[in-house]
Parts: sequence; C-alpha cells; structure tokens
Amino acid sequence: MEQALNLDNIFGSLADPTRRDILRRVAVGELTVGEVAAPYDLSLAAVSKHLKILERAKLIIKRRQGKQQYVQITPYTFKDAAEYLEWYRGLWEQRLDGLEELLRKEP
Amino acid sequence: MEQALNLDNIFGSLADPTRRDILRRVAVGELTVGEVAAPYDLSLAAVSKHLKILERAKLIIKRRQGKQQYVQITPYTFKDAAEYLEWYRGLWEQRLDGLEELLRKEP
DNA sequence: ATATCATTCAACCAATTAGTTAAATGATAT
DNA sequence: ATATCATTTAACTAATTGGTTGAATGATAT
Repeated sequence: MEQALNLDNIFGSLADPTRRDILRRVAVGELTVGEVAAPYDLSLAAVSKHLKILERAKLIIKRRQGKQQYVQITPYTFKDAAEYLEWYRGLWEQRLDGLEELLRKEP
Repeated sequence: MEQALNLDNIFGSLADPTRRDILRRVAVGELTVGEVAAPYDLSLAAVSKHLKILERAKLIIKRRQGKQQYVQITPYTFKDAAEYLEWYRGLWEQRLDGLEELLRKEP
C-alpha cells in the first residue's frame, strides 16, 4: 500500500528544526547557499549537509548561476506529505464532530 | 514563531516506515501492544520502543485493560502536522494555477 | 595561469537510533 | 503465594546523524 516512497526522507527532513527553518525561509523566495547559511551559527559545511538532505527528499532543488547556487523549494513534495496526512483527516474531523455533538447535547 | 515543539517528534516518528505502518493499522481501530507487534519480524521490545516514540510524539496513547494495553491513535497531533504543511499550501496551489493558466493559454 | 569566491568533500567525533537478548515488572488467575 | 501472560527495562551493538575542521572543486575575474 505504501510505495516506500520518499516519506522516510520527507518526514526525516522535516524532523529537524534547522531544516524546517531553511524551508520556511526558502519558501518565501530563492536564496543562495551562502544566504541560506548566514543566520545560523553553523559552518557552511553543516548547512551544505542539511541542504543535501533536503535535496534527497526532493523538498528543494539547486540551480547554479555563476559562482553561486540558488536554492528553491519544490512544491509538489510538500503536497505529497500533505496528502499522506490527508489520509488521517477523517480521524480528527470525526473527533471534532463528536465534540460538537457533545456541546450541543449538554449546555 | 515555531514552538520547537512536537514537530521534531511528530515528523521524526513519521520518518520510520514501521511506525507509519503501526499508525495506519491503529487508525482503523484500537489494538493491544501484542496485536500491534504481531505482523512484524521484530522483537516485542523493539515494537515497544516504537510505541514509546509514538507516545512521546503524542501520536498515540495507551490505556490499560487488565493484562493488556490498548493502543489508540491521537487525532489532534495529526492535525498539528497537517497544519504545519498547510502553511506551504500556497506553494503547490500557485504552481498548479500556473499550470492551468498555461493550459488555457496554449491549447 | 593564477587568485579569489562559493560551495562541497573527507575524515573525524559524540550523540542518537533501531535493533537484539535476557531479566524485571504488572495484572490476573489458581 | 505462585504461576502465567503481557509488556517494559537494561545492557549491549551497529548504523546513522549532526556537527566540526581542513583540503578540494567549480566558476569567474585578472
């Protein structure tokens, strides 16, 4: 049922706060690797590794322009992750319905 | 902006295929720890550890009934994860809108 | 050709993870 | 009190992760 997809890599990527922060910033607009790294108290090599993990998960891609490499986000992969969670939507909606029912019943 | 909260644990949990499979099965209905473990070629101790990780992420809870412990899924935590991804929804929807526009323009 | 800027690779380290087996605990039944 | 069933804890291992520093590569400018 599960294609052993990228879900390991996608969720593995999202499990790290630095990587989530990188994604949040890159979602706003393309940044070079250097710009991505700037705010963190980390070596460039460390950030480069984070970017590689995000690339493996297909959450970002890089394009070279001259000396620099621009990091851009890959929307479809987020969609894949969202669709995975969508499978569970019924769970919390049912639960919320239950709550509403409770609230209607005992005021 | 980000509560550094459970997202580490939630996505960390979801990064493992055994744990995703456990969640999928438990979503259908409560199972005892033993029932959860049965299909996997893993020791009970290993499955117990997976369950502890899922508990720490608040993706499941356990309730004891006599000798056994029943594992049930915790819907709200899935909602939290879905809401995190929701932040990125614009990304792929824009992209899809772009595609639609393209399709309208060059038929 | 050489220097410089941007980024990655290699080698290493400490902490964490996913698994094992064996012993310990919790809850019930005899 | 003891035996049994269900599950967890402890102690250990091998692999992976997130970080470091220093050397290597890629691309441009001189």
